[in-house]
Amino acid sequence: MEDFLAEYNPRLYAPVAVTVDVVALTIRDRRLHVLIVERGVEPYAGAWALPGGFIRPDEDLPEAAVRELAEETGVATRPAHLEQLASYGGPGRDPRMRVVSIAYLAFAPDLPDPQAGTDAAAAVWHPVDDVPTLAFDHARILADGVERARSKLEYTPLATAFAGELFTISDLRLIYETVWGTPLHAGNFHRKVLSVPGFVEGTGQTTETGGPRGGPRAKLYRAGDARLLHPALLRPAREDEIR
Amino acid sequence: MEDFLAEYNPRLYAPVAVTVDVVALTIRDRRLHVLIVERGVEPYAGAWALPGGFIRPDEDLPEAAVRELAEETGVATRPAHLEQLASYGGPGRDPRMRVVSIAYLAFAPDLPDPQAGTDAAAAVWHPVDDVPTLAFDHARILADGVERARSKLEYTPLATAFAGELFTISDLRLIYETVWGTPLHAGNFHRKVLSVPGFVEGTGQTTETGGPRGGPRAKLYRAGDARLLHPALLRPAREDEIR
DNA sequence: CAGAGTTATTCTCAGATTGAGATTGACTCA
DNA sequence: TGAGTCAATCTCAATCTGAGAATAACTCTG
Repeated sequence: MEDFLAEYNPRLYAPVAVTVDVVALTIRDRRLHVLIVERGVEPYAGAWALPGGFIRPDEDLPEAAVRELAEETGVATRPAHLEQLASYGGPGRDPRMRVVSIAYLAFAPDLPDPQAGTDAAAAVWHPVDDVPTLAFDHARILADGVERARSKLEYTPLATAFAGELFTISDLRLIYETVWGTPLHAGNFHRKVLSVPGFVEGTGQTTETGGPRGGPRAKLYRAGDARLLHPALLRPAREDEIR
Repeated sequence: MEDFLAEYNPRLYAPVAVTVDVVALTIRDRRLHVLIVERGVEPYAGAWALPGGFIRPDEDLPEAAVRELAEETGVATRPAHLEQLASYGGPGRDPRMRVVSIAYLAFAPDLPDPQAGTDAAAAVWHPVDDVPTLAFDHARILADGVERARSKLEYTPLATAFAGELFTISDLRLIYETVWGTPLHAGNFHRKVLSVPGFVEGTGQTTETGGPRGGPRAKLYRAGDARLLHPALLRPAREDEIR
């Protein structure tokens, strides 16, 4: 509630700044990549960080996320999927003042190399398992984003957001294997994907050629109309994640 | 990122206020209840709302949630479970200024009736399926909280956070049935709960008497050490939630 | 152009999990 | 004392899963 607001004057009260940060993920070269920028201004000038910035007075939160992505990295295409991740607001996470940051998580198909924009000296897709030290608490935010992505693949069809409009079952399997970091049984995966209603939709088309190293042409699918996978496609249990 | 901060002076820039709101859920009388307060101040004075308020300069977000709960409702016991739900920050959600609200979700066992505190004219546990109109966008926040609770019961052992320290399998089943709004097969539920490693832990004790209308004494369990349920305890599929 | 290697797709089969129903026996209340 | 309740366990068929193998359509190399 905003009980105190009637008598609350923000120009006298302790100031709080609100920013939006984006964990944009894609798959390149069989590795999960995150979009990071090199900061051009203090603090942490020269350090790598997630793209993000202040919200504007009249813009909604997801809108701010898309705008920051475009401004700082030149990624102008709306990501295939954008969802709110979490907010980070502990005192002291920014050296100068209280900053509450609302993190968004984006999934995109493999896009062209980004272009550094406002306040960023550089912008690149970088493998998540090898990111340089990130500014602020962005390492934590990235870790939360990756974990969220992993679990989203289990019970939603969002893996398709990493693929182009048309994809093969193997493309999809590669996405799961890359995000989860586990090899999957090709035959069982195939059976499962086709048996979950609304996950993928056949197109009648196939790839033009076989794979680069052989194999038959694969059937092409597009994303289906399901919002949830039922039954879910659970990743192999890892004992240390359960306890 | 906080790129602009070096030159950002919050006393000159568009002011943003940050609040924390809490969706506190419990089970009373076989119905899911949420803790709501009657606002004592403008705006929306006299209307019902979720407990919450401004964050203080030196306090962490979860800390603020616990404090607001205590201040406005007298619920001083730390809820058995507290997690961040989501943030709501669209322009115009508060009539006076830009307010970004970070919502928390709490699960508690059945607690004594709350006591209205600071800025609240009343504080009550109210059935969620029958809440009065709520101030701001709190109806939406509540709906999100209930949905999150439903899905958390599927893959985490958090249903135990609604129970006391010791509980029977039937108590647990009643929690699931209440939160999901679906009757469950008692025998199958029993088998499943005992087969998921780390969900519950036997105590060797039983209830003192049988149920109020008969039946044998039930064995008492306490929460186990699992953080995730594997395999998950999935709720019956609802077609309209999938597509 | 033939043969080796690769891969999409489909089967098989045993083991585990689920859903639905029934049974047993301990307990309550009238 | 008898009827009804309910915890706990079992049965059985249907479904799902994991592992491995078979088939056939392709690629590339020699």
